Amino acid sequence: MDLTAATLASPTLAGVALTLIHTGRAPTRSALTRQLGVTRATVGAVTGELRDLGLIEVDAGAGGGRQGRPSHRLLPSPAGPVALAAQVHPDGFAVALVGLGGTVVARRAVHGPVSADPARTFAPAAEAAAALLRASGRPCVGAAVAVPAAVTRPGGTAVRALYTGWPDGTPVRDLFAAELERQGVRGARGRALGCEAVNDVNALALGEHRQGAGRDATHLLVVSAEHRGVGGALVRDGALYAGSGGLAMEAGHVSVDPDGRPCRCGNRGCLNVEADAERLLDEAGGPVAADRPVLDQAVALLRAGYPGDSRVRAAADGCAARLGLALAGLINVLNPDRVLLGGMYRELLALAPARLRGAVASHSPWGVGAGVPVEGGTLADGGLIGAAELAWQPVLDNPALLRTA
Amino acid sequence: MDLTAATLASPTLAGVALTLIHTGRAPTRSALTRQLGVTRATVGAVTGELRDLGLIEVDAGAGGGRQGRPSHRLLPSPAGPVALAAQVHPDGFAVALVGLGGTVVARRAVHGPVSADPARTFAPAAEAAAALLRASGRPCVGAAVAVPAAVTRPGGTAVRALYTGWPDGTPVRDLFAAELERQGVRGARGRALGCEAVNDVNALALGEHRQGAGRDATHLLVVSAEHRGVGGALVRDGALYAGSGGLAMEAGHVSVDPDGRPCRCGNRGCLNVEADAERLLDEAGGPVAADRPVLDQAVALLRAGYPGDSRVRAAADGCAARLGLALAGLINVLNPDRVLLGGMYRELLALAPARLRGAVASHSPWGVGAGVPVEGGTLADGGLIGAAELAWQPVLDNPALLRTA
DNA sequence: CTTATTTTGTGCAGTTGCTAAACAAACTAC
DNA sequence: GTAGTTTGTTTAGCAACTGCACAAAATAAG
Repeated sequence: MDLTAATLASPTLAGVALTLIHTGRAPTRSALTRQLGVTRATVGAVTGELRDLGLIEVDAGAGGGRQGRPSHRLLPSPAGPVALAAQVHPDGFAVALVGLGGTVVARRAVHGPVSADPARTFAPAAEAAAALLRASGRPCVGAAVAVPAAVTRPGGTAVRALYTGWPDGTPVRDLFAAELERQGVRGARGRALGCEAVNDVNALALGEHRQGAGRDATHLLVVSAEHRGVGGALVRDGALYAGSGGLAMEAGHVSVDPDGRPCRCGNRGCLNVEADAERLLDEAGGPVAADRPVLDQAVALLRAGYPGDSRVRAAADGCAARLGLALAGLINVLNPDRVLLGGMYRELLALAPARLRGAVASHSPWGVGAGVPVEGGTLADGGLIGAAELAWQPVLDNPALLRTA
Repeated sequence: MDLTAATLASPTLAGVALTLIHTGRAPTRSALTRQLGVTRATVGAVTGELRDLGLIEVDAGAGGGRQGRPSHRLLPSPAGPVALAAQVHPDGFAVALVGLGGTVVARRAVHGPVSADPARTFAPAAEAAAALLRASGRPCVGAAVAVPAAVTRPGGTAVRALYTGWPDGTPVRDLFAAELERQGVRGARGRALGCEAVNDVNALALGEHRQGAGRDATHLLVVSAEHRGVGGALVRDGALYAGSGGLAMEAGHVSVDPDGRPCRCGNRGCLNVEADAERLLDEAGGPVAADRPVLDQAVALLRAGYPGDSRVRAAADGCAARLGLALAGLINVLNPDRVLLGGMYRELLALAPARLRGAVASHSPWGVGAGVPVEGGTLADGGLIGAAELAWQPVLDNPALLRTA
């Protein structure tokens, strides 16, 4: 008796198949057969089930092989279910519906300050999301909200939310779920809707890994300077590295200067204060407008003044040097095979690639950092798509959840 | 059709059961039933198979429940197979046979310098191991060698072997396997023997996680000052975190001082040069004997002079402060739920616990480091036991490998 | 155009890894 | 001694595959 651990919480075969289709790695049935290592008969059963669940369409017409009978194409169903994704940041929020394959079906962004009262923060986002969902007429597999704070796992509470002012322990997941419930949003077949909360850079990393520039990476490191503050994330073997309590990868508090500026975390020289958008604006002497997002102003300043304006150049180069030091340390500890930068750092890399990559290499032991590709993220809505990935996850693990059961 | 991913390379149920028995988490059949979440009938089949494979004995006599029929005890078979573990370091080597449950069946340590010629390095260790195995008369599930170098995965080659002088790319796994082959060591039922190579601190971490003080941790961080140099490791969900190429967790090259001493890696202020045994001896002014392991001398100096001798105290306190800074950074990035220290650091923690823990807390963002237990390892032969865990791993994943097949 | 060759999809029998339920066994509590 | 509790085992049955045979749909060769 050679028992397998089917009873343990491992993804079903249908789930693995759906994930391959979802991430574009199995466009046809024959590709799926090769990737899964099962027989064609089994793949036939699996794809049939996924079709019956309304997730995919099996297009018997077109194929693409060189010889032999062409294989059926596997396409996301145009009327199939969507995930509900939201991203809240200090300067507004965005919501989107994301279908299988990471396609953004509908999207809405709203600018304006977010209520510091946690109870009111998520009401507008949930309202907008519910409106999109009603308009689309498609079923919903789940919801997730990305927030600019560390999010505990399990629990889904926000801690260290410096930029939104939420007190530690704010149950962001439950608050968002409650607002969706109030809006009457239900899951497929009228069931209760699963809901997740996630740190915004973690969401971005998951999105880039599944649908963006991190596809081929087994260990993807992402560091991003978001609206305010800096975050990091690691995707390993297709899933987020969360640490024991969900509080891992606080790249914003990697220290790059023991005698540096004080950070609100109690430390000195954190990346958050040494290489964020505010610091760049401060050093470059750019005018800080109160009514425009700090991130947008920093990006605009870089684009306009680099490398022509000497103050901008000095500020950006210093920023790149400090970011490179932090990246070198993270690469040494985590040994990723790809590094993606987001937010302001993506801009910094685009403008001064040699300087940033040089800083990584020069601060790496044995220069190992030079061997790791450092690139910019490619998704326009990485945070939303990543949040959607999290919402899709239960179905990607076990598509049979969508059955009547 | 609700397909499971049985064909994918996941541990079999028998493997999960064996691992639970092996790590002492399932001493009886009823405990196994609860932990696995399967029926008693299935557990009966599984334990029967493991007994037939000669791995365990099912003791129907004794039990321990409060009420009802007592459950059968599950014990490692006294004549069951063993793993062959070896550890090579700059001052000698050690070999051991380790049975199920992490019991060291036989052990031999030899002091004396290791040959710098990779081709000759492993011959004495393989010879000693083969002798132990012949004397025991037990079958062998596999072999593993722990080395003081980073080990690539896959490939099993050593890189950055500063302390043994092996050139980068030395195929330590294949060299050790070849020496074992030359000694006529075979696997169970005369099959070829599986062989692994692993970094010494990684081995220590795996050992402490499975059989030592890291049992209850989901995310175990280990940092150790070994014979020379400093290493780190992370065990997550029961397996080593290796990074994309096996080169992760180089804790020895975490920088604790951008303007510190130069390290041979090309960086400055690495833990390797700022808080290793040599640095401690140097600062404390202890006499350095050429014929005694540096690690032993440092430990002896600490035990004799702390806190009485002011030079020793100053050196140790400085070392603790720098180690604390490095640990705080690692804790921030990795969010472990337990930290274990090995080698000289274990001694440092035993002598100055408050100082070291205080340094961790004070350098942690929001003082999160204070919430993570920092303790010393408890295994006498952690590296050997951890290497043995790696050698056991294929059988722990799928015990049916031991069948005739 | 016909005929091989290659590749793919499907139906069916068979194997395997479980579960569920019924029963027997071995202990404690009263 | 009897009742209650927990455990091991037997049996039937189902679900998730595999392996094989055969048909279908394309390209390549004659």
